Amino acid sequence: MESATIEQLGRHEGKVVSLQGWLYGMRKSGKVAFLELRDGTGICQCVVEASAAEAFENARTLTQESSLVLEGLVRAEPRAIGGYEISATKVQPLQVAQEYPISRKSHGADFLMSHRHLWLRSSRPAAILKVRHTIIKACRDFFDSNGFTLIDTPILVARAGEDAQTLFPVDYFEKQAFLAQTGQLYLESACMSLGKVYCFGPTFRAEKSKTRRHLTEFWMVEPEVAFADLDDVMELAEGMICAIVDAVLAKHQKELELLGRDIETLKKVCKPFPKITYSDAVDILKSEENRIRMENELQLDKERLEDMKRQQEDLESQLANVSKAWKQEKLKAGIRELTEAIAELERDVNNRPGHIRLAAEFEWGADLGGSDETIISRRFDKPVFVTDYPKEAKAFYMKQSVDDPRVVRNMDLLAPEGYGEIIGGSQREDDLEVLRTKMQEMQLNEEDYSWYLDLRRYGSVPHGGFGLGIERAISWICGLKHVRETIPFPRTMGRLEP
RNA sequence: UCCAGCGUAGCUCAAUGGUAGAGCGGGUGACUGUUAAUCACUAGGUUACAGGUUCGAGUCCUGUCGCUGGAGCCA
Repeated sequence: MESATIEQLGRHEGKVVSLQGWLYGMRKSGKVAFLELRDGTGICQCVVEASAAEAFENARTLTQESSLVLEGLVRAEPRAIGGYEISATKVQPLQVAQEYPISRKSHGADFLMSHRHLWLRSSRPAAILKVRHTIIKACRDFFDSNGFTLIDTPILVARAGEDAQTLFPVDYFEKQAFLAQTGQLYLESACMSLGKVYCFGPTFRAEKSKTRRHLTEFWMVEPEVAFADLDDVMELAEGMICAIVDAVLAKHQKELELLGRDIETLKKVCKPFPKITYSDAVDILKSEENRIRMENELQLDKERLEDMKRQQEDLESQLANVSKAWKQEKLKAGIRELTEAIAELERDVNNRPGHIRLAAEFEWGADLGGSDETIISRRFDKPVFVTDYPKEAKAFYMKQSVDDPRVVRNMDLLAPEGYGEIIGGSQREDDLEVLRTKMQEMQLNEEDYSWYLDLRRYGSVPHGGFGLGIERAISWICGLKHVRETIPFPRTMGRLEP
């Protein structure tokens, strides 16, 4: 007998196969039971008729998420999901599950996160994790096929790479160590050996922020290239993002559909991405044209809000016409959902005048805030590069611009649809004296970075790179509201388990 | 860290300061084509915790804890 997977069921049409998996759901009547079997590749309906006495008796004992092996004939059946079903002749339980906590109804975020180890079995998380895998693989394939060497950078480090306030301290024998925030300084060193390198690993930031964009443990891919300027770095970033989006579109239409992702906006992601400087961005923010545009958008959203409220009233009036209790409950749940969406839009609409004012009053020199990024990114339908930020707003290792000493040669890539920054990168300062001066200005201890400064003493070359936050990229590509869904076991300020 | 909201059955939610309830899930039974099947019956509660106000508190007040959303900061 052949064993089959649900994904490949069509190949076995007309044959008797064995399948192993978990019971996703079951409907049974006196003489027939419909088992929905889940095997990690898909879900398929298996019919057990009372004429197959032993199989039928076994099926009746099964509970949600029980593990089992079954055998039966594969046949085409338009009424079944996937187009095929199995007429089971043998049903063998492996373990009959205890009462499973996650029902096929709605649950709250906290409950689901507390049951993340089980929640992973549901179709939505499973779809996201498949897309995550493809995105990670696309990153690796992109670099591997472009002459990059993978360099694993340390996770235990002695010092901050970015901001000292967001380090996780670790007891390292008698010393204090920290969990790495970036592999960049090490990559700079490796790229002086191998030319083009990248690292891919977890990074840790002890930021006390509870938002839909933050994790304390997240994964980052960071390339670093010797003999590269900022334009080269941006071209690389552009190529990588396109490769990722193409890979997901090619492999995961089904998953994106399940997640309710609007695929059309993803299809627009292609080279070249628009590029503006920080100063351009400031001009946009302060322009009269932007103010008018934003007020028009605000007006449209206000109208949308009214529409949603009318829709809500509609639903409420429908309640009276629904007799089935559970259908009423379902309708009520829909109303609650709408109420939540209305509240969210209302908050947004209320915040907007503040954002418009912030933008109009923006002063050159400050870092772009979240609302500013949203304003900029909403003017484009694909990711946009913002370059050349004021040096005070950025890290010490970024190269000072020759044309304008007030700015550094850095770039942020802002994802469209309000997802904000997904990439941060720069050309690095390759001049020893300029770098030392900069470190003094920022009150960094030179001795702590002596090995890093060595790179500027022994054959320094122009070089640069960037970091892509994997979870933010997944969140954008899948159209998710919260990054916590993009990683199997999220670590946030308030969650260390499971 | 700050601001706001919430905490009631396994889950999602109801309940003018006045007898704690529904749907789903669980259990038992009926039913041969179901798609969150349907129908009947049934079990299930220290209303987060600690105080207080009141004849009476799930509801009001104070504190603690937890969660959610937002702000700041960031990938």
